[in-house]
Amino acid sequence: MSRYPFNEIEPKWQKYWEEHKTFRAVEDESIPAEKRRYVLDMFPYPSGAGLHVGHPEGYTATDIYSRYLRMKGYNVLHPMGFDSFGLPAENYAIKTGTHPWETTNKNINTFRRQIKSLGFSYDWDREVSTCEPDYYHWTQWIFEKLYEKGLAYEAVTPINWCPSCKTGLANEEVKEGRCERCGEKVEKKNIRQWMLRITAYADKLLEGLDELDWPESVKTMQRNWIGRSEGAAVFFTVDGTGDKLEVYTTRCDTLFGATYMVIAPEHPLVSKLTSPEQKEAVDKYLDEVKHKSDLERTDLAKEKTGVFSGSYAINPVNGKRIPIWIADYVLISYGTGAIMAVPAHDTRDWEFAKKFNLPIIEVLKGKVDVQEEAWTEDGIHVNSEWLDGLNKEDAIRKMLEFLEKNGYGHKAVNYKLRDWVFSRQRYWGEPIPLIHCPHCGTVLVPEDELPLRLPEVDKYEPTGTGESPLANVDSWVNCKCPKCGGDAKRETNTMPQWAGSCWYYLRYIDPHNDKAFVDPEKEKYWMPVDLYVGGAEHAVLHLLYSRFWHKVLYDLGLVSTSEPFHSLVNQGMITSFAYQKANKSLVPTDLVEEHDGKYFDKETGEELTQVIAKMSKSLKNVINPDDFIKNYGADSVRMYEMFMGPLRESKPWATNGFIGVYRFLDRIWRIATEKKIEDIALNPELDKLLNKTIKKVTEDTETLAFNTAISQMMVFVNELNRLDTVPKKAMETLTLLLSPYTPHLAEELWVMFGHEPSVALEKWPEYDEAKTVDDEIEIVVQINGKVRAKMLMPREASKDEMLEKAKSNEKILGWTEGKTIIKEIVVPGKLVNIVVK
RNA sequence: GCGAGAGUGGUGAAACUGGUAUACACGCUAGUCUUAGGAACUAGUACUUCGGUGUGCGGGUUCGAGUCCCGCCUCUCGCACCA
Repeated sequence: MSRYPFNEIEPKWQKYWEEHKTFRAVEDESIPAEKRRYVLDMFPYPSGAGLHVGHPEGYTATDIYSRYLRMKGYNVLHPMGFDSFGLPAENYAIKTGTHPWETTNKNINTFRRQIKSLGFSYDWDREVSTCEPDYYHWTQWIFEKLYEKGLAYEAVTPINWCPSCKTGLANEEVKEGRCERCGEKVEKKNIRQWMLRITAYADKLLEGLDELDWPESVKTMQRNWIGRSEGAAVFFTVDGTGDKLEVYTTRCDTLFGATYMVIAPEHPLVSKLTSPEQKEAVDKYLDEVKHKSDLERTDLAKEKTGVFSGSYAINPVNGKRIPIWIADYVLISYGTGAIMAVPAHDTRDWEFAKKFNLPIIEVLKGKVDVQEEAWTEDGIHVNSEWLDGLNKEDAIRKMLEFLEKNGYGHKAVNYKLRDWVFSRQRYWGEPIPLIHCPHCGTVLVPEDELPLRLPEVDKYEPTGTGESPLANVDSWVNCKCPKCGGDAKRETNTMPQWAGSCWYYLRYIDPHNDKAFVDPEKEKYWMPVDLYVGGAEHAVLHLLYSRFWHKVLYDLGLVSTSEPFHSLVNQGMITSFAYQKANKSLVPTDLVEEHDGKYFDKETGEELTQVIAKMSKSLKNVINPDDFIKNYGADSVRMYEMFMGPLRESKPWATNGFIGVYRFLDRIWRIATEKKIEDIALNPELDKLLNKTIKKVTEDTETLAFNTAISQMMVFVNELNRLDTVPKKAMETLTLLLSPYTPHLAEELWVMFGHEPSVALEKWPEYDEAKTVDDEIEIVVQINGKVRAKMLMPREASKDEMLEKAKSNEKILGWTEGKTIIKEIVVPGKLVNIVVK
C-alpha cells in the first residue's frame, strides 16, 4: 500500500522520453559557446556477462550532471555507444562457431536494455558501435591519414606464441607464462607487425598534460609511462672488429667507472660479437632465455644471469678494454639494448659484477665501501681523472663536451614509451586497409572503397602460421593493385580493440555522416569533451592512445582542439566483500553462510573474515544490477550508487544500506500522496531549510559530491514528514532538486502537482543567499582548546561581545577562577578560546 | 622494489581554507500503532571508573590537528630490472 509504484512509473516515463526525444541534442547556434557542454562516459565493452554495478556508477554520475546542466540552461551532448570489437566474442566464435557479429549484437541488445532501464538521458539517436561498417569505415580512414603522415610502419617484433594452439596470444591470455586455454608454455615468436609511431608524439603528449584538468595521479602515471629522460648516447668501439656499440646513459659522468658492457640477448650484434670459444656457452644461454616466460625474466628478486660474449670494447675515456657480456636484465626495448655497466653505483650492475667477478671502481665518493654494496646516491667524482672533485651537473657538462668534441657521443633524449604494436592476427577487428603489390609496394585501399569490410570466414582460428583467419579467404586476399592494376594481396592483420575507442567521442558528434568522420562545424560546436568519467584502469593506455590520435588529427587540421578531454574524473571501483580463511585464501560467496554477524565456510565450518576484494567471477561476488532494479526500482539503484560514498573513491557494494534509500523515496511518495499538499506560505524556519537545501544540492551536484547532496535532501524530507500540511512550493522545489537523481519519480510528482511534463526541461531552482545563514549561531567556548561551554549569539556579534559573554559564562568562570588568563582567541561566528595557567 | 591513493562508530560514511569529531543512512535496543510488511512513527545508540579518553601507530608544530610536518604500520590500485 505504501510502496511507491516504481514498476509502473519507471517504464512509463522511459517510454515518454523515448517517444518525445526529450534528450535529443541539437546544434543550436543561438546557444552561446559557453552554454554548451559535452559530458561523456567511457563506453562499455558489451561482454556476455551483462552490465555490472560498476557501470551504472559512472553513468549515473554523468547523467545527474547532464540533467542538472540542462536545467541550468546548457545545451548538453550526452551520448552512449559500444566498444564492440574484441577478444571474448572471437574466442566464443572459435569455441562455438557462432559469428562474433551475432554474439556481439546479442550482448549489445542486453546492455542497451539494461542501460535504458536505468533511465539515463542519453541521446540514443547518436549511438555508435565500433564493429559496424559505417563506423569502422572512418577508423580505417583515420588509419590511412596516419599512414600518409608516415606514422605507420612495418617492423618485426616478438609476440606471445602458443606452440600448441599455434596462435599469438594477448598479454591477458598469458597466465603465469602459460597459455590460458591449453596450459602450454608460451614462447616468443618474431612476426611482421604494423606499428604506430606514437614516440614521435612523446613530447607533445607530455606537454599537453599541463593544460588538462585531470587528477594529478593520472597525469603522473602518463608522465612516468612516457618516461622522458635526458642523457647521452655514447659509442664504444669493439676491440678488433671496429664495430660501434651505442649505449644510452643518464650518467655519462660515471664513464670512468664503466668496467664492462652488457647487451640484450636480442641485440643484433650478438652473433657477431660472440667469439668461437664462447659460441657454445652463448647459444646455450640464448636458448634458456627464449624459453623463459616474461614473468621469470622480469622477476626483480631473481639472480642475475648472463654469459660472456668473448669480445671486448674500448672505453672511450681511458682506452681501457672492457668485456662485453650478454644478459637478460638489459631490455632490447629500452634505449639501445646495450648498456655500459657502472657496478659501483647501480644495484643491478653491482649484483651482476659480484656474481661474475667483474671489477668495481668507485667514481662517486659515497658513505659505503662499493666492494660491499652499491652507492646509488650522488657524490663528488673520484678516480675519474679530469672529472675529479666535480659535482654531478658540472661533470655531466664536461663529459658531454669531451664526447662531442671527440665524436664519442652526444647529448640524447630517451623515452620509456615504445611505438605501438597496432596489428593483431585476429578476425574480429577492423581490417587494415592496405594492399601489398609486388610492383608498387604497400598501397592504401582508395578512400572511395572504404569501408573495407570483414569477409565471412569458415573458421575463426588463426592459421597455423600465426596469420589472421583472413589469410585463408583467398577471394578476399587476392585483389588488384589500385595503382598498377596488377595482382596484389590484401593485408590480413586487423586493428586492436583500442582503435575504435580512440576516436568514438568524435563520431558521437556526427554519427550518421557518410561523407566525413565528423562535420567540422559540428566538431567545433561541441569539442572538447568537458567531462569524461570512467574507471582508473584506463589511466594510461586508452587515454594516451586517444590523445595521440587526436593530436595527429589536430596537426592535420581535422579537429579544432589539441586535446580531446578537458576534464577527467576516475570513478572509484565498486568492490565487493569476500570471505577469507585463516590461511588468507578466499572462499566463493555461495559457499559462505552468515549467522550472528559472523561468517562461516559451509563446507568446513571454519570462521571467515570479511575482507574487501575486487569483484570476480571466481569469487561469485559479481553483482548484476537487474535484480535491484526489479525489486527496488531504477531510481533507488541510481540514488544508492551515489549515496554509497564519494564518486572518486572505491567502495564496497554493501547491500544492507540499500533499503535506506528505498525508504527515502517511499517516504517522498507517501508525503505526496497521503499528506495534505496546499498552496500555503512556508514558515520562516522551513523556508530557511529550503534555501539551505537548494544551496547545498546545487553546489554538491556541481562538484559531483552527490552523496552529500542526497544527505541534505534527506534532511529536508525528514522535516517535511513532520508536517501535517505540506506547502506545495516545498514539494515542487524538492521535485526539481530530485529530478536529476531520481528522474522517474520526479516526472511523476511534477505531473501530480499539476504541471506539464517534462520536469527535465524545467529551470533549476534558485536560492536566496540571505536565507541560507542563521541569525543566531552556537558559539563554542574553549579553555585551553577544550570545549567547556556553548552559547547562542547573533551571527554578527563582535569579537568583544563574544569575549565578554564567554568570560561571564558561569561554567567558564569556574574554569578561569584563580587562574591567569594568558591569551584570548576569538574567531567571529565560531568560537572563543581562553588560555589559562 | 618504484609510483599513486586510502586508513574516522558494529557497517556505508560526514566534517569547505586547521576551529563543537561522527551529519545522512544501515544495523541494533526500547516503545507506539497495525487489515503482520522488506511497514510507519517516537526515543536511544563511540568508550568511560563520569575525572576524562577517543579519527591506524609514535613523535612534532599550534591557543587549537581527522585536517599541517617527520618517522612507522596496514590495505587497495598501477607498473615491473628503464641504464
